[in-house]
Amino acid sequence: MKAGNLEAERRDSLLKIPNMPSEDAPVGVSEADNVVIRWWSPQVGPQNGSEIKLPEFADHQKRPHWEIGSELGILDLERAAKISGSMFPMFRGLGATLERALSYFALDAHSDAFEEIKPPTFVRTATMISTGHLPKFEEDAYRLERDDLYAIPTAEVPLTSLAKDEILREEDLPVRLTAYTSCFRREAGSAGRDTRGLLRLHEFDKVEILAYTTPSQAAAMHSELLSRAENLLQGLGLTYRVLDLCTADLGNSSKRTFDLECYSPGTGLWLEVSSVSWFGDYQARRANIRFRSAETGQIEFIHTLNGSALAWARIWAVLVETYRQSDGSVIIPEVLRRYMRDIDRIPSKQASSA
RNA sequence: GGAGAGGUGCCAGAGUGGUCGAAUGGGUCUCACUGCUAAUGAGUUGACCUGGGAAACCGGGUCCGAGGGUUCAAAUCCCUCCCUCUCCGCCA
Repeated sequence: MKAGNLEAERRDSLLKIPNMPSEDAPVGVSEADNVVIRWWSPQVGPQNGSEIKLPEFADHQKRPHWEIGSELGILDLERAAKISGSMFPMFRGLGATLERALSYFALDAHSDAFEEIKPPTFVRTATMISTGHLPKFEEDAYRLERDDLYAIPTAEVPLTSLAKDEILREEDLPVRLTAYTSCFRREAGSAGRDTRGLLRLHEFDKVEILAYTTPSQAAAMHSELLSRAENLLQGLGLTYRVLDLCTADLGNSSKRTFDLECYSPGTGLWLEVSSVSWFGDYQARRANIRFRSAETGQIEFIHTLNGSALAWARIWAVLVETYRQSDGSVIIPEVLRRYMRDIDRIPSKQASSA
């Protein structure tokens, strides 16, 4: 074997080594060992601990979103499948407006401290490597072979590489970035399991919040990102819980991750709608992002953190179930109405045609 | 990605080579009956293309997920693809 091949192989192997979990992350052997650290519902507000008392949901809320969607003409999965295949969604009418409103709502909510970015959707191999999405998860990414570009699985990918190979000034940290993008995931091997409706998709929209920090700023930033995501859920009035991911369930690149899961009354499932992670310097090393210490003049790697705030397809699903009325119409949460021409509800078919 | 089950009219659901554009039930519409509603009884009811007709209507063709094939003959058999459902695995 040639030395060059060996070198490439060695590099490939090294790139596949995952990050070291934080000492604070709970130790576990499967996702069952994730720890519910708190939860929230509009009825009782914030609650610590893992003993969740679900709110009472009425029968008219216990209808799965895919049925509500076709009933109201706001979700057309059948035609989406015709156009692009299964697991690609298509929103219509007020359903599309609602989906858009969610992004506007989130971007505005973060505009106090985050720079809004509209990054490219297709990225180079090196960009995918920086965040840890390659080489290990090659199978899960959509790739344009002819141009050697990948469709981004999350805005984390372009946003992390925004400062690739740069040396930042400590006084400019933390840097806060937010972006609204479509996300593309092949979901290789996921056919047939929990894939109904909008539960798992090849394409969905998401607003991401991301930060570059010094190592000492990281912990506070992790809390900030988490509480921003939580604030959105509270504003939308959705019941959710916060999971501290155990070492077995932690992503490849992450040192510590909190997942936010919304309760879907129509399916009885908790749906992951946000993942807020601290990567330490794992991604910064791969992307070569450093900062010069103001005090010592030393150059160090930054830390990266990010979180979804939030992933819309699943939020959309939980919203239409949660806010469905007995007459079949769906109330629009107060905070979204200004982004929806002040429309306060999606009318039931009977009402609109009467 | 693996294994299995399916895709038939507005809906549900039979049909596994000719008698099937297609049983049956529900719904629809019409009529009858009935203070109203409901219930009941009788009847009615697929889509698209096309010829004739002012129209009511009368005729021809195509369509049982899509596309090919076998056959004198296909909803029924074979092949490819798509979609749906269940279970397992996967989920950065």
